[in-house]
Amino acid sequence: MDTLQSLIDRSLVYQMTNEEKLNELLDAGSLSFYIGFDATANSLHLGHLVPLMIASHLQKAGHKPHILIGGATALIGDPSGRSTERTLETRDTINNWADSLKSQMNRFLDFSSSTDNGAVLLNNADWLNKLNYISFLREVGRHFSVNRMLTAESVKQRLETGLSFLEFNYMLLQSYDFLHLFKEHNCTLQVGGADQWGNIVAGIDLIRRKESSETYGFTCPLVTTSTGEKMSKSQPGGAVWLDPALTSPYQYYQFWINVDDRDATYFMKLYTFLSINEIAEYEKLEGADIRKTKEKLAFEATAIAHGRKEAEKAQSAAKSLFTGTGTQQDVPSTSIPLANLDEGLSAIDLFTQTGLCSSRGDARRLGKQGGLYIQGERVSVPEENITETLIKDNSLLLRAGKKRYHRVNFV
RNA sequence: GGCGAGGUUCCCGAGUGGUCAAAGGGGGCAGACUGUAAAUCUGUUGGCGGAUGCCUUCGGUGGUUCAAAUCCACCCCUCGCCA
Repeated sequence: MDTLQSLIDRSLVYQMTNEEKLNELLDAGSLSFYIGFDATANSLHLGHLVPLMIASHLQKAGHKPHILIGGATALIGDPSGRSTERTLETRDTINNWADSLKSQMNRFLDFSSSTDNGAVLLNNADWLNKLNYISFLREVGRHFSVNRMLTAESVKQRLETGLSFLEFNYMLLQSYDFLHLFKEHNCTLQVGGADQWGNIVAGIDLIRRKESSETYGFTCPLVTTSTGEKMSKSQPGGAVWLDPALTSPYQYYQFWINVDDRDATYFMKLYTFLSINEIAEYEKLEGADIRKTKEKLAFEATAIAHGRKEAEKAQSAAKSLFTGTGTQQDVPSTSIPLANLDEGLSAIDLFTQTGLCSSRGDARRLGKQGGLYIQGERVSVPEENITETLIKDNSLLLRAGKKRYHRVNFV
């Protein structure tokens, strides 16, 4: 067993309360735990992955996940780990977002109600929106010491740049969430990112005071790449989302295969379900062989987020482009009527229409720098119209820069 | 409420009437080198156009001027000190 140790082995644990007791509880039987996600966009992204993986691991160990979408707290904005106040969104927007997030989590968690530990999705708007200010202050507010709140790391940082009362309240609301989930769903464990530590501990305190019960918490590390970058949605090449409409499975696969050598096995632990023993084998690889690690990492991570079939397609596309084996069938493509060719279609047109370049100026610039390729040949005059003789099997393979490919199918 | 400082292109940050699409750094992108890696060097980094050119941008709205990121008025926001 040793559920907790296996999480620690995967570098998924940063801080925890009462390690001994927690360890015991996690091996003792099914417990209910919760993880909160603030709805701040209509898709999850890279930064949400670690908490989701933890939830998944815990569910596999028999525990019952309660996924809390912060429909109400998103209206406030958590000051932890950010330097500026969050923009306020309307309730409708946030409700829509919450729906989208739910569908994406299906890949990571089993939400079926047929099993005892099926995941449950909750929206804190359901109880927070009903709160009455005066009674909230009397019941919850009195248990919080401002003096103590001021010493919380997350608050201290914001004291430098400014913190509105709106945001300062966040800790109370999150604590109240925990209390609510403890009472209504018997949640005794809260998991969150390292920046949530203060909020988690505050919730534990509140439950101790109001319910005289012991609850637990642990945080996962804030993942950074070996170059010190945060694993957030913004990454080289653009934001990495879980929504296939925003980041295609192919792009998602490419993201993982392009990670730094030094991060490959580390990410395997965090973002795949491969066993520690298997990962240990990959850790032995050196030099160019590390590509094998990344290939496995990319495949597994894509399979988790988008399903095995999509992962296979992404892998096959990548192989055809970068190793010349297999077919190019699964390379991302766009269809363009053959008739458009007669009207004149330049490389600039093609690269902008396929989205490889963001604007005509961008395409022109890339062309000047020698970064435009059609059918493997560098385009020397980007403004020149494409001739039909270049087309093979009704398609053209475009490449922007070193590794961004797109196929054009003429129909 | 009073006083002071400030809001600049993805980020930080210079710019205080034309030479400003706006220094410098970071980041991004591209080229060379490689292993779809790292490091390094070089170039590039608002939109449209083949181009002299045109359009949009310096918190917001008006105004002064041949000409404004730069001057004036009012407003909004942030920070600091005081109350």
